[in-house]
Amino acid sequence: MAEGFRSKVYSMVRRIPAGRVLGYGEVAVAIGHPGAARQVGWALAALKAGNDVPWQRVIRSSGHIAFRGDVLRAGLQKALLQEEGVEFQGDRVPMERFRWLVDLL
DNA sequence: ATACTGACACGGG
DNA sequence: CCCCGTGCCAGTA
Repeated sequence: MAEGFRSKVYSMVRRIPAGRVLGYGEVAVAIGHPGAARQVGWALAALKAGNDVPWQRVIRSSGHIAFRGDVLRAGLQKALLQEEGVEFQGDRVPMERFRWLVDLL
């Protein structure tokens, strides 16, 4: 059977090394679904506790943490990223420095 | 099959 | 900087 959209998202996100981040749209392009940024977010939202997917490494293209209204999860995501060495300038991550350069693989 | 719903992106105002 | 509309498309009801 064909591999589901979610599986592609998960295997791609699992490849993002600690201390690096990627935008939702970038993940979409990487798995061959340009423009499907929202679906990437949807796939990550469907994750359950105990998974091995480093969801915190996927943020907005602007460098801001996702979760428009969920302050708790946003705080958790920021904390997890900082533990991995990702720095913040106020509320956003300087993508120029922490973006995972997929092209160089 | 139609009608929402979204952890988004981007251009305008 | 913020707010808004539009495009996007998998999954769900």
